[in-house]
Amino acid sequence: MRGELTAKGKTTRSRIVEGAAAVLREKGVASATLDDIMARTSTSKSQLFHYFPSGKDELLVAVAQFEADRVLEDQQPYLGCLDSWEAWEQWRDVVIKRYEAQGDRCPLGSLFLQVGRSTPGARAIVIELMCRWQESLAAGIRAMQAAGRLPDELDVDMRAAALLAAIQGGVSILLSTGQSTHLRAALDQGIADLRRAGCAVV
Amino acid sequence: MRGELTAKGKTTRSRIVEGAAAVLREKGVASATLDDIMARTSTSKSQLFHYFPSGKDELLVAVAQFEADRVLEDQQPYLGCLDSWEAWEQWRDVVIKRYEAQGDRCPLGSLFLQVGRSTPGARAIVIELMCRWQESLAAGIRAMQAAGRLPDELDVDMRAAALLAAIQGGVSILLSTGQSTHLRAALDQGIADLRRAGCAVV
DNA sequence: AATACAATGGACTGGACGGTCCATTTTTGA
DNA sequence: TCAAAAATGGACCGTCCAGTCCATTGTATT
Repeated sequence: MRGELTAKGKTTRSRIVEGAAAVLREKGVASATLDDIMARTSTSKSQLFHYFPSGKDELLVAVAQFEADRVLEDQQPYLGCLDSWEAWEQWRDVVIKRYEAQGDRCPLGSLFLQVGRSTPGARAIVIELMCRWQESLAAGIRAMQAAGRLPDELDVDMRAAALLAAIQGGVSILLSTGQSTHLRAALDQGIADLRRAGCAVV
Repeated sequence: MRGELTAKGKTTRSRIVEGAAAVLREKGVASATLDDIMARTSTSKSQLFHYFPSGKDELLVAVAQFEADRVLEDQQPYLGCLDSWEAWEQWRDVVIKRYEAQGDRCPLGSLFLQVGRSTPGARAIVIELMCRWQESLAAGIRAMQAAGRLPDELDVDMRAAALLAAIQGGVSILLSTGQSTHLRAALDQGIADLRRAGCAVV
């Protein structure tokens, strides 16, 4: 199956994944049906099962991977060069903008509650996303250390982990309440605490 | 309907809610059926619709309220008396313990992705929970101010919001990856930053 | 005791939806 | 050019499951 995809086949497959992602964002995972996806992507049911032989769950996992890849891409190029406090602020703005635009739709979150424990590979997608995200933040902190703006004895990984958690929490509160105040607080306070760690004598 | 519940009726109703909560925790919202709940609570389908006339969603909302009430209860009495750094540490331990025990089951999170936007009252439950939680944290910070352990010029609400976001994020990462390291980092770093805010000259 | 109403039991239904199957068309590669 | 394999179309099926309906049992109140 996997190596034998024609060029035409590949485009159809990705059309399905992208269309499915759109449908899931609009209708939510729970209420999106294969028929919705067929309608959106102009495909037939046999095509769906041709490209995703083990059915809906396999398609959902593919969509999850697709969405996961977008999360970090959307934060570039800012996330990739956190080497000055101005860069950190710009990145902050992009994150807030992205998630405020997304509103109360969480493609990844809902996907994993649906597919989550049933499909083994699903969790791996989230774990990899979190690792890459945290590593980017850690790289930013190290860049600030290298620039002499942060002390070397900082526990970089722990700070990155805490910051990532704060962002995730801000997003999840945004998802469930519709308000971005917590995301803003998390980012502003997180960056402020990071800066403060530079001068504190503790 | 609502005032006309016999004593017997009330006990049956709460038996349904509690049993349904247990079923949802075990099987997940997506795959839990009314038949599962009937089996667990030794009730018939007519009883379910007798006590929750508008059907499954109404029952799910009731379960959500039930679970939401438990969230803060489980953190007591520690959350209620954050008046020393030792108290903060004890509260930290309880939160970690609770969520590590809960593992990757999130009764509330999944409930809202299921019922969320369809039911109007659902979101209100989460919002109220978040408000009460944040207010408890804010009260703790103010208590520390009153005790002279934190400066008065602290932005209490923002700190409480950021801390709440960090916790939520730690929990949601725990849910999706199965690891509690981020929750621990969020709490430890959050409390440490709070303490540091006491001596920083910024 | 009688009546009214709440509580319970359980059969039945209607539709939604994932998945299967086979026929047909298109592309590939020798 | 011509088979072999991939891509597509779409009818069909089986099951699951929320919700309905009516009959029966229990329980207050007068």
